Amino acid sequence: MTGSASSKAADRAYAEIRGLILSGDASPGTPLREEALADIVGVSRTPIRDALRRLEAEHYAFRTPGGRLVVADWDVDDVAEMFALRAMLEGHAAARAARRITPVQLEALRTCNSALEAAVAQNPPDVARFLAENRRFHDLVLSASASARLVSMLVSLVEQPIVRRTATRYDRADLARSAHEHGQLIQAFLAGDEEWARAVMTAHIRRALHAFQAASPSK
Amino acid sequence: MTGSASSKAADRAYAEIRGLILSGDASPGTPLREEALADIVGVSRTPIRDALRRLEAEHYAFRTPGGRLVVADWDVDDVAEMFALRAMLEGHAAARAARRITPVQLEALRTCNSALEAAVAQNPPDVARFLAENRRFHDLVLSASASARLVSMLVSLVEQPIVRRTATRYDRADLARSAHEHGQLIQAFLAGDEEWARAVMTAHIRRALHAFQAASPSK
DNA sequence: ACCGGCCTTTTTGTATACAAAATTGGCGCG
DNA sequence: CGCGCCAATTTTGTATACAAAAAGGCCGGT
Repeated sequence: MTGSASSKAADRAYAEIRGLILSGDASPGTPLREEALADIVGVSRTPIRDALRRLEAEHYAFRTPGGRLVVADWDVDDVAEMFALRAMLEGHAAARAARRITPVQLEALRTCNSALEAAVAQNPPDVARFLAENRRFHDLVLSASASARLVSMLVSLVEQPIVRRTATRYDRADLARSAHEHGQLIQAFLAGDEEWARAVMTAHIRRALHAFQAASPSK
Repeated sequence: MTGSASSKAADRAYAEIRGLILSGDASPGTPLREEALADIVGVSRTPIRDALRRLEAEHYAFRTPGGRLVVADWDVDDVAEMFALRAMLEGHAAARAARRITPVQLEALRTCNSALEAAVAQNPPDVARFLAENRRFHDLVLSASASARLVSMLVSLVEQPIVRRTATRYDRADLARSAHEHGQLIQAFLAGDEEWARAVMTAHIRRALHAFQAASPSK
């Protein structure tokens, strides 16, 4: 649902390079040289260039004045801005979804959140499962919003290294709160109330921001 | 200020193909074949592919299931969604700018709006000049917001064929209203009032939406 | 020792050749 | 006459070779 898949090699390159960045193997400041990456991925420079352009557009890397690409870094302000944008855009997506969601999509949302609740209920909570279902929940809302522009804008905001790194620190209370908020969103959808849906989603994401900031080693 | 300029040929290709779409020479549904465009622009397929990927990311074109690119069309709902997103994002940009704008940037904004007012005052109003200064004004606000993400998100929203086609229909009253609203925004910046700035910008753009819809041949 | 300019090396940009995939047209069969 | 399938053609994807540009280092001058 994320990338607009063009070809095989370029997609593999994209996924692999993005993985290097998200995992931290390519840390901020690391230059992304085309030939080196071509060797790593096992394809020619052509699909590598494709992948790098996408990553650049999504702000995983930036270009030096001379045209070299380096892995971007994200300071606390960047992360805060990212969350603010996500809150606005996903809030908007939720508002649209409240008017457009189909019974089938609503049911899928329910099923997804049940799975998420199950992951939280385990002892210890299954964080990996939680993250997967959470991601899926948000993707479902996004697709119910039926706006290709929103989807592509949010692609570059949903998964960033710092977020991922701190995701596992959430305690059970945080995870349970998320599940509860998802439930509220489903209620808002059921009522077809755009502004309720927007408010729930905005609050949901802004809470995540502050949970992140609290878990952060400060600035 | 818009594109993150990589090279010469690819940029020319991007500008030229984008021009074809904006001017309507390549109307919605027209397939964008790489070799044909390479002949037109006078470069090889490589920079053409680069340009096409950018245009695809900015939703000027979309990809058929088989991987062919065709010029996108924009129905009234798409345009409304575009304006809604612009209103949100530029509202956010204005809010950020209210906190960050420097005296120098503020002065540039004043100068720009004076030029815009002069264009409106002419008889008949200099619409081309108005559009240029208007664009510059919004770009200045955007750069004062100091958010690379916002800039890149708005690139794909600021200029679309339908908007351009109807832009010249605005009458003097509309143009004067814009100038006035810009003045209000400058006041909000002077006061450093984020929410005032956000509200003015949001209203400014949503008014443009309804001016567009009124001038539109309906659906 | 430091600065500036030049030359070498490295890296990206572009062109072209080739491979894979998809579309189109036609042919045969029901 | 329509439907499905196969092949010919078109179009995109990938690899490689070459050109241009930038970075880094070297040397001489001051």
